[in-house]
Amino acid sequence: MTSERYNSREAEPRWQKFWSEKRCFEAKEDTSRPKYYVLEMFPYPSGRIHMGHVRNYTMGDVIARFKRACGFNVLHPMGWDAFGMPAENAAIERGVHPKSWTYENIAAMRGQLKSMGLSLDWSREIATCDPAYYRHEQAMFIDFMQAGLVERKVSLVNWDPVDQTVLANEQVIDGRGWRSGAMVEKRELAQWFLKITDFSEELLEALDRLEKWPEKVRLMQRNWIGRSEGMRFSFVLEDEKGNELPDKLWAYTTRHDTIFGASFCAISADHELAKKYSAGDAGLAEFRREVSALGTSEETIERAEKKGYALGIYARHPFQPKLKLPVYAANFVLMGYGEGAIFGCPAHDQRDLDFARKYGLPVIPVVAPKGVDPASLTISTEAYLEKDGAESQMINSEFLNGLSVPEAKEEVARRFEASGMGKRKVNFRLRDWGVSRQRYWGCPVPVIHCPTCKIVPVPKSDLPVTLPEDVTFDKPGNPLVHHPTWKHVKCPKCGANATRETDTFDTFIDSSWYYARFCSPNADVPVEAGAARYWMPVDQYIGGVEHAILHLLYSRFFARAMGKTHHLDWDEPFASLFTQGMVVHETFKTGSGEWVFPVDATLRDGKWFHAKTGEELTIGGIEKMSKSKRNVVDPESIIESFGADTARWFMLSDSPPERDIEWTEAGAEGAWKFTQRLWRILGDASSRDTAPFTGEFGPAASELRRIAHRTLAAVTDDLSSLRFNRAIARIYELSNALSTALAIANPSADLAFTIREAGNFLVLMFAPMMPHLAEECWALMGHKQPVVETPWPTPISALTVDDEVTIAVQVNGKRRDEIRLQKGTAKDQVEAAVMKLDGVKRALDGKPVVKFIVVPDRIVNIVVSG
RNA sequence: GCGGGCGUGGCGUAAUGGUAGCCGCAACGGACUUAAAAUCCGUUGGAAGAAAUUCCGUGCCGGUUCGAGUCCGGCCGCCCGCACCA
Repeated sequence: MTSERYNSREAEPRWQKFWSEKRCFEAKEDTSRPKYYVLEMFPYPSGRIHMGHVRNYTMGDVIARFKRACGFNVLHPMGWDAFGMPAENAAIERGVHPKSWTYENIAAMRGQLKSMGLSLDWSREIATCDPAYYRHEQAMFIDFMQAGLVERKVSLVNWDPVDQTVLANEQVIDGRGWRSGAMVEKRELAQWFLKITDFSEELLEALDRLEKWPEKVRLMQRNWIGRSEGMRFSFVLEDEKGNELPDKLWAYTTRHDTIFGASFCAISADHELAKKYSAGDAGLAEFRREVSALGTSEETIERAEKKGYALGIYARHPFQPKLKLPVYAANFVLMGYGEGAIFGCPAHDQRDLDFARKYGLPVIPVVAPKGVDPASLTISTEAYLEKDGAESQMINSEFLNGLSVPEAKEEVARRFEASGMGKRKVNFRLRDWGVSRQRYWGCPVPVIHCPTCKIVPVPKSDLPVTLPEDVTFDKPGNPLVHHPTWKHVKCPKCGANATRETDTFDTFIDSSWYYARFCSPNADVPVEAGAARYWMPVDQYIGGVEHAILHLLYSRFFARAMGKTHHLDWDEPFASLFTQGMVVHETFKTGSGEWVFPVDATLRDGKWFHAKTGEELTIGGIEKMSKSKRNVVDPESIIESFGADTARWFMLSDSPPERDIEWTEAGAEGAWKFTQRLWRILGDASSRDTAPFTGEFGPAASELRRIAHRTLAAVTDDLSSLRFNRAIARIYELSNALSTALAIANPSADLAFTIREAGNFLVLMFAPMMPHLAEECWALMGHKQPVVETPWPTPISALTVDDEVTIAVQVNGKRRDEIRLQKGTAKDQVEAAVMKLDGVKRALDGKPVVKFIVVPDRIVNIVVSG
């Protein structure tokens, strides 16, 4: 019997030391055992861990510990996504060097992660900013170049004319640079691209085989890749007087069936024709400037009010040569998709309709539901978008009239191809991956620009190209450009004076192959083939849903690119994916609108007050924890006051893992109380007789045994399918049952045995979630071997099934009674038994039975008339 | 704007198309205590009824089905992503 409280502050570090000294979590290849690779998305070393990390890494740790107990050889590594902008911002704002800032953060966060008691193999730790890591990235990039997977082309960036720097989309706020406040301009820059579009079709098709990925992620990726079947065709252009112009206008459409509904053409403001005509048209030049101020983010472009500028040129309708469609430069046409030019069909596209109404262009309906009088179809402010093209027919469309949408598409395609004006084309929304960044804190692009040899890859023997450390951030722009010596080199080919590429890689490259590096973190090749063959793929990958598209798609691409260059023999890196929800918290605000940290808010008589000023606070929404809203709770302080196990338990209980979880004081306290309760219950259980019992179990013991074995079966199932919240509810149930049994005075031998058995199960079941408490309880119960080395128990199947079932009885779909019957009772016997029930008789009230539905061992539904 | 998701008691939630609300929090009542904390036991979706029991109830409207929280269509609200944040 234990009366003291469980002291997490003393016990947790002790067990962490124990695991570490015994090297419990260091993974070694062992072909005699099945492997299991569990990985959580590695963190950016921002300085301190946040609750989102706690949730993510706790889930991964539960899986790792569970699989380990189930006999798998588990790989569970950790590393740092260590390049990126925040380090440079710290350098600019606080004068710290990005490297020292990053490594200090890593040290701090490593300590915090260790205090969580995660079963990580720290011997495999990697940091992407380490030349030992990024040298392989550079080598692979050179191989990618040779394999034709790299391209250099011009693309548009957000340019801050004051800071003389490229801005990320998130640094553009209402069209202005976040630091300078200057109006942002779009600028063309030669950049490096990885040809992910070479794999569009394959990346799309392979999604069907990712059965253990959430359907929503696969759908999002499908839509992102955006395969469409359409036509690329050209318009003949003419001026106002009808003279044919030398240029042709190429357009892409998936709705060539609506060609007779065309009333204008629109080209992107960045289209070659728009550039050409703006030379002689000040209004157009001004319009292009205006559009350029919107920046490069698709969201702002698509949200902006539809605007256009008439170029004063016309496109001849391909089938009605006398019909002239005015050509506009428009802010809603994206240069990156199709040809950067469209024909507008206002009746059947909302954006086109908005545009047509604004500029007084004709709206001609050309598709109508079958059997509807075309004259009755009028378009006012909403375009008609038919749901099923086969159920619609063409109108006002000359030779297409009466055809369905698919038939019309076919006919137009045939005519275009016959005349040579156009061709069917499969198009993808997916664009090539621009990987150039004009920043310091990233992996240098291993390329040299030579005046005569042009682009020359750095010879592999000269790798890594390391970042110079003596850089300053006092000037705007990229420190690599300003560095006095770094970029000046001899051309490796001809020996002439040349310059290094000063761009660094997008940090998404770093995170596109780290999962493979963990297989052999110290190898002198990117990935050691034998190690990868054993460990790959990642069996369970866990991270935030915000990475559903970019990071996961880039990783899938990178694995293929590495395959093509013989670095990896595995196309799909993540066999199973789980996207966890966010951690949210209430927000507090003062009267003057300042956000208040939860630690500074105190509750009195149902109202919240500022702990220091006493001012009453208003409660805002429950939102994602963020520094700006100050609704953050520091995991370190929670671990200090309640212990890591409590924090871990809270993160897993209540909310399903894929959904957002709200951090509340009360919830944390509840989790803490439960750790203490388990400590008491198991202390009590440990004092019971240990003698094995072989006779007949009495009613109390039988009941507890059934619950214990059934809970074990359910928890095993729930943990296997990542339903942590359900597993926890079951564990509560078992602890309640155990607690009830412990209250029985002078228990008989059968009950004493059962209490110990249930207690053992209980400890082993919560061990993946609260590993320190589990070890402590396990030792208390007299076990010599630690929990980490104890296999997962197996329930006795005879105890997990019932031979009787409760069957609900419905009359006309409403529950009227229930009945206990032997499992597998025959249908006619069920019918007979059910008809005798009082509740059924009352509900039937003598009405004739129309139908008798029996779902074996589940439910009965009697359908009566009247 | 486009793409994706979510919506169930006072709250977090549970429910292979089959008895809606397991488990937890909070609240209330009780035990223990000089007292409080802690702990333990009990009650708790709404309405009617003394009770048995009945009716209503899963954001809103409609559909499929013997049967819908679950499937389908339309709306409303909230959240996430949109290619240089990580």
